[in-house]
Amino acid sequence: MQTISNQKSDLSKADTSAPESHADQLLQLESWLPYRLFRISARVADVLNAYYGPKFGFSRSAWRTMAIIANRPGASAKEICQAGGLDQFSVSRAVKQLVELGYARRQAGRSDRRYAAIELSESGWSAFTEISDVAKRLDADLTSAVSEKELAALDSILTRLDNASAGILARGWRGAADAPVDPADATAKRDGR
Amino acid sequence: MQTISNQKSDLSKADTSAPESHADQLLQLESWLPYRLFRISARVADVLNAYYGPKFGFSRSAWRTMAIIANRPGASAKEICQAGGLDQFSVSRAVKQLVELGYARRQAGRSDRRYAAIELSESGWSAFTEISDVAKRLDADLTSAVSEKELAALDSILTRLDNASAGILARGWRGAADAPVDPADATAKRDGR
DNA sequence: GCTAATTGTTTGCATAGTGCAACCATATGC
DNA sequence: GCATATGGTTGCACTATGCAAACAATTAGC
Repeated sequence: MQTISNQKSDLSKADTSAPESHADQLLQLESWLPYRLFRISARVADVLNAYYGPKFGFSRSAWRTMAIIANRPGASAKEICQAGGLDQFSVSRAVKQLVELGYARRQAGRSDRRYAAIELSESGWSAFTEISDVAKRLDADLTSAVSEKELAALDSILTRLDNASAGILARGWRGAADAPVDPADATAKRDGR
Repeated sequence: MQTISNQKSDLSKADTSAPESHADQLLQLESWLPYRLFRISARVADVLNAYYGPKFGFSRSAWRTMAIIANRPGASAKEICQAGGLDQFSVSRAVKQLVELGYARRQAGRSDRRYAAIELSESGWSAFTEISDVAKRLDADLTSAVSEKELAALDSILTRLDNASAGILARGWRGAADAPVDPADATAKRDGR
């Protein structure tokens, strides 16, 4: 392929070669777990999006929203937010899109009319069924090279990773910058050189 | 939490209840493997982004690009594209951003001056080192509830999933809409066996 | 009842990211 | 030289996102 002979032959300035500071080893994106997970999911999501996008005319957020209300008919926007990890605005816009396209209906809640109960229309259900059918096939395709037993193990691991990631998100980067891995560098972050 | 069994409690309109068409069971977003992977990676990526974004002033694409050229000093834009699954435009803009911020340098290749060999500057290395340090801690944090042995299994599984996802991407949704899952699909999904 | 605070949701706007066509620059083949 | 291919960039339209502010319905205080 690309024979790119551009090694750093002519651009070796002797100091652009390595961090040197305190790296045991360079972080490699390709082997960084979150990135690996990202790649797999992004590819599949792209493919699924290429299916429902042109065919039904809605966005990723709308699809996520649709999938959520399919499992929780009559959910309010707020519930959708929490269930799908989406923010209020995305959900509001996604619902708007779905309603405009005729895939969903909004009904003011009976007891509290601030809540909008959202549900799929018939064409919404039919779209959802179609899309989720493709989604299932993609899933089957994805996992075809993995045994049942491994899938069970994966399930268990992912559950824990999911929990851990929730914790990470809650703590923010400070949570990771302080505590683990290396206790030695609280204040003296001044790697002045 | 309610186990959503598609009970359309009080807003029943009698026909908004279920797809019925050919669903063995509703697709549940939360248990759909790609979505589970997405959630974990998105959370971690968000946290990391919240670190480097404000602190160094560059975008996600720029971080990805930086991580790639850190491991491939002097790579051309094209190589970065392939290595990072980014498109030409993102990379071009990301490099521009990194160069403008002083984290990277561009040098025309000597044999073929169409190629731009990209490398990190000293401040680029220092930024990268800092960020990857946080990334590593996030990773450690993420996997803290998973044993070494399980991690090895995960690694193996993810490798296969990654390959499968590449195949899925290459084939597109048509590849999934036709073939797999169940030879006796759609119309007659035999319940017994 | 009337007003103020609260909660759920929407909208306008500014900004950031993405996709695409057209473009510039360099290299190669005739 | 001229045509063509390749690497890379840029302008532009479009989409997505974040945030303030608005709106609407409800509840609390008086």
